[in-house]
This record gives sequence, structure tokens and C-alpha cells, in this order.
Amino acid sequence: MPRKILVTSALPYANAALHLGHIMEAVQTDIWVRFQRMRGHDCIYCCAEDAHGTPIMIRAQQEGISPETLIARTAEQHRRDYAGFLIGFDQFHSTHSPENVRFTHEIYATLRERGYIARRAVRQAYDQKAGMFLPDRYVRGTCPRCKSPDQYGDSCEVCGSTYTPADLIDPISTVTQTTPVWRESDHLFFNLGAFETMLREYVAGGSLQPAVRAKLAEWFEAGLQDWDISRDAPYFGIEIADAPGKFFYVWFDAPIGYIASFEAWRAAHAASFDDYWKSESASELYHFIGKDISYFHTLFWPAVLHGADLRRPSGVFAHGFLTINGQKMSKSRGTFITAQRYLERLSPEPLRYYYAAKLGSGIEDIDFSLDDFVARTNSDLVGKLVNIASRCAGFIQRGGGRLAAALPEPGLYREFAAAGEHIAALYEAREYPTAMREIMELADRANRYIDQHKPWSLVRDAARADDVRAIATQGLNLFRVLMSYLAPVLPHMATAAGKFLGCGFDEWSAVGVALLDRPIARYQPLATRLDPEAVAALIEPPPAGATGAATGAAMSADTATPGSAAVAGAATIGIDDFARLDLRVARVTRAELVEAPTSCCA
RNA sequence: GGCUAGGUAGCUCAGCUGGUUAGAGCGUGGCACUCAUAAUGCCGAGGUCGAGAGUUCGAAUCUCUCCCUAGCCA
Repeated sequence: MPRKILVTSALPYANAALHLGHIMEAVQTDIWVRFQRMRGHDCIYCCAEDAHGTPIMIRAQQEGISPETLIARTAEQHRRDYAGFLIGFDQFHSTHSPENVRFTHEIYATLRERGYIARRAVRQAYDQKAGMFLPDRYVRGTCPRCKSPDQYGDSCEVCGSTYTPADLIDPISTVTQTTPVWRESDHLFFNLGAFETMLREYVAGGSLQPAVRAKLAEWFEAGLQDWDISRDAPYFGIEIADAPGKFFYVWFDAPIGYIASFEAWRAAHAASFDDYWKSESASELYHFIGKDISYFHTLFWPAVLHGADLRRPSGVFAHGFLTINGQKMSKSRGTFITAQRYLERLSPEPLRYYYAAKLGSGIEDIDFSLDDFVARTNSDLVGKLVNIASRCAGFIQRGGGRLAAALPEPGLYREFAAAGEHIAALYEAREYPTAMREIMELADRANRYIDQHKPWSLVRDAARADDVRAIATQGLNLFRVLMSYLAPVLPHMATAAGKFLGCGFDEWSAVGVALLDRPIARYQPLATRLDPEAVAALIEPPPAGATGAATGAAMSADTATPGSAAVAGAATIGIDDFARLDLRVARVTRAELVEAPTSCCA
């Protein structure tokens, strides 16, 4: 019985480029979605731009463009980057869309009718020159405790103390560099506390990871606070119908973007809204998020949904942060690697595999170690996996290009095929690293099999031609099983392998039947080794004077999706091109140790 | 300061509810093979499981204290 599953990744904020952390989450989600589809389930993957809020408004002002122009431009970049990493959204929408406006109004109206919305005055920093209220982060000043100058309005980076902008000494608006005044204004609040019983049950119900649950227990203990869901004009967002001049806080309409994105997909595919969102819906809903936004997804969001008579998530899957070579991503260290920067140098699939090999179901931080990345890719993907196909292909090719009619060791094949259920369970539980390890163990066994049967030696004896073909057929069939297990992680490679073997990789259980007595295509390399230097070049201090704006401008240049060629494998060149090559042979007569360079990109 | 998650071979990490000589991959040393993208196979070296104390017949695994790292909060 196919399950109906709706899956989301967190909405990227529409004021900045995607970096490898965003990509990690998208890859984790995409692998899960592709896996579910291979298992025959009805799985829809939605995402959207998170397009509202003060940062976007201000950024657009600074650039002298409209917020709409800014978010359209960013959305274009985001789409391109996601596509570059083979993220297969069914729908990539925006919170700045008619659907989102409609649902936000509707949900708010329901919550208000049911008495979950309260109104009361809030005192806040106000920038008279800009004519706007200032979020805490837009006020800077001297820390009231340690007296460090130029600290944010919510916390001090030096001593770690937290406070409100009103506590700052000599506060300054970062928008106009003027001194803010304090003004009162009415805000609308969502009564989160009214949902405490429901939330406690929900949290206990097993939809969340243990670590997140522990965190929530802390928040429950601290007491659930009302949630301020409105902001005063000027604000780039959705105006509240019964409160002119007030807008929904971006975090109120952002998760509703999940619904809006689904709605856009639904409308185009004539699917049922209620099947997925009605409170008693039998379908499943999963959100993949970073652990930093757990609060919104495990408290506010279920409460809002429940209050509006909609279904709550079946699961919220939080992951940790991505560090680079053991350290936090940092622009000054050059480790703030954008998706674009990566794609300009490398193909997406090694990174997809690396993430799969490291990112499990927990919320621990994941380290992207460049050296490890190179080692894993080159040994697992190229040395082990692809090598199986590569070393068998020639024997079949020379033997007529046709697979044998029977497997010499059907038992071994059955073992490989039988491993699929356990591996599937691991994918389902998002234990990708364990899945990758088991798959690679099988790859080792496949290589061992070939090694033990030594087709390269039998091939010298014409009478053993059938044996050689049988061994290679066995090897290629084992490879096919492994490729099938990796298809959610490596969709391009699976496609290429499918062309080579003349089979598809869309169905998990297809490997139940071996490929026999059929032609296969000429082998083309399915993956190439990573060049350590190209990988090291991911980290590079930005050119002096480079700013965010400059980065943005550079992005508008059209960049083809590099790397895709590397995975697809080099096409055969003609004799003319070959003739232009200058090939030389040299004998190494002497080699000696050379002093290491004094500086290196550590 | 409180809380959470971590600190296991050179590197990246597994080790569930305590139980034989602590595991994997990579790297490294040796050997073999030469089909394969200098790939593969076999053998080996390498760890006082952050520190200390305790519970137990027995602890990387439980308890306490301490040290270090990351994050959340006041």
C-alpha cells in the first residue's frame, strides 16, 4: 500500500546565496524523497523562498531596488544552485505568493475567531529618520555589562550576556546611524500557552528526535510565552486584514509557505488539499530543518496548525550545523563556501555521497573535512564502486558485448539483493552513514569475488571464454545492485549506469531479478577522481574588498552547470583531436625529498 | 552560571539496553595480482576508549567530580 507523503526542506531566506549548509539539508531531504519514490510511495517534495521581513526590506533599500526585485533575483540563484545539486523539488514556490497570502489570512482568521490572538502594547526602538521600528539586531551599542562597544541589541558577542536594545549604552540604529527613540505600539500575540497540553502530548508522541525532545522539555519548564506575530509598517510582508498598518511577522507566514507551495503543486496536479492537510489526514508530513529553528517547527508550527484545524507534522527532522575542517563556517577564514563556488569547481555527486556518509538522524554537527572528502570519494566511489563496473566491462565487451545467460554464483547475488531490506530500513530512519557503510562492505565483497576468480587469467585460455563472461556478468550484476542502493544519493550516476547496463534504477525491488543474456553498452567512466587541489580551492579568502553586493553581482553572470560533464564521463574524441595531443615518455632517473612549502591553506 | 550534545587508533567515525583478546574506512608498513580511472586482494603495525574516583564478578558502556569543545538559554 503506497504511502502518501509530503516532505519539505526549510525555506531558504531570500536575501543571500545558498551555502554548503543549505545544500546539506536539501541533499538529506532529496535522498529521502528519492528513496521513498523508489519504494513505490507517493512522495511530494515542496520548498519555497522565505521572502518577507526586515532584512529583505533593508537589503533592497541598500541596493536601491524593490524587495520584489531582490527576492526574484535571489530565487533565481537559489533555483539554479539547488538544481546544480540535483535537488528534485516537485514545487519550489515563494512565501510572497497569492497562495501564501490567502492561507496566512485564513489561518490567522481562524485563530482569531477561536480566541487565540491577543493585542497589547509593546515598547520598541524606533528610528525617526527611517520612520520604522527596529528589530533588536538593527540596534547596536555598548554592552551594559562588559562595556564592549558596537554590540547587537540582543546579546553581546564579547561577554555573552543577553539583554534588550533598551539596555544598551549609546544605542544607534544601524539603518540610519541615528539614535533611536522608544515608542509604544500595539502588537498581536498568538497564545501559545493555550496549546501546552496538546504540545506536551505531541512531543511525547514520538514525532521528534530524542535530543530535540530534551530541548523542548527545557522550554516547557521555562513556560510557553505568547508569540508576537505582528510588525508595524513599513514592513515587507503580508498586511493583516483587520489591523491596517500591521503586518505578519515573517516567522508567522514562513511555515505557511509549506502549505502555499503544496497548494501551487496541488492546483497543477489536481490533487486533494484535504488528503494532505486536514486534521485527520492519513497522509504523512515531514519537515527537514536545521536544529536552530526547532523552536518554530516543534512548538509554534504544530500549535498554529492545530489551532487552525489542520494536521500536525508526522515528524520534524532536525540536523546539526555544517563545519568546515572542524571550524564554523566563516567568511573571513574563507570557509563560507557558497553552493555556487562549489559548483564552479566540482560536480555535485561526490558531495551528495559525502553528506550521505556523514549525516545521520541525530542533531550533532557535521564536519566537512576536505581531505576526508577527497579520500572518501576517491576510494569509495571510484576505487571500490565504479571499479567493479570498470573492471568487468572489458571482459564482456571483448566477449561479444552480451551478458551470460546465468549467474555462476546465484547465492552471492541473492545475498546482495537480500541486503536491500535492511538498507531500506536505514534510509527510512535517515541513518544514511550506516547504509553507506553497508553498501561499501558489499562493494568490497564484489571486488573480492572478482579477485578470487581472476578472469584476466582465464581469458588467455579460449576454452574458458564462457567462464570469463560468467564472472564478469556476476560482477556487473553485483554492481547493479549496489548502484540501485545508491541511486537516491547518486541520481546522475545511476542514470549513466542505467545506460551502460540497459536497465532503470527507479524501483527498489527491481534487483530481485538479475540482468542476464542481454547486450550492454560500451563502458564510459561513471565517476572521476577528485583532484585534491581543486577541492582545496573551495577555501579561498575572498578577494580584497569583496562585499556581499559584489558577490551578488557576480552571481548574475550565467554559469553553466559545471561538473555535470565530469560525472557523465568524457565523450570519445575524434582522431583529429587526438593528433593534436603531445604525448611524451620520460624515464625518472632520480627522485629526492623536497622541502614542504612554508604556507598552506590549513 | 544553567541546560543539551560531544570528547574512542595519524584522519573521519561505528560501538544498542555493562560481558570473551575495543571495531570500520582512509592513511601507513610488507606481500600478491595486473582485468580495472596507479584501481584490487592478502597480511601487519597502530588505541591506558578526555582525567580521576565509585558501583559491579566484570565498564568505552552505569554514578559522581573535574577538564576541554560546540550549541541553546539567563
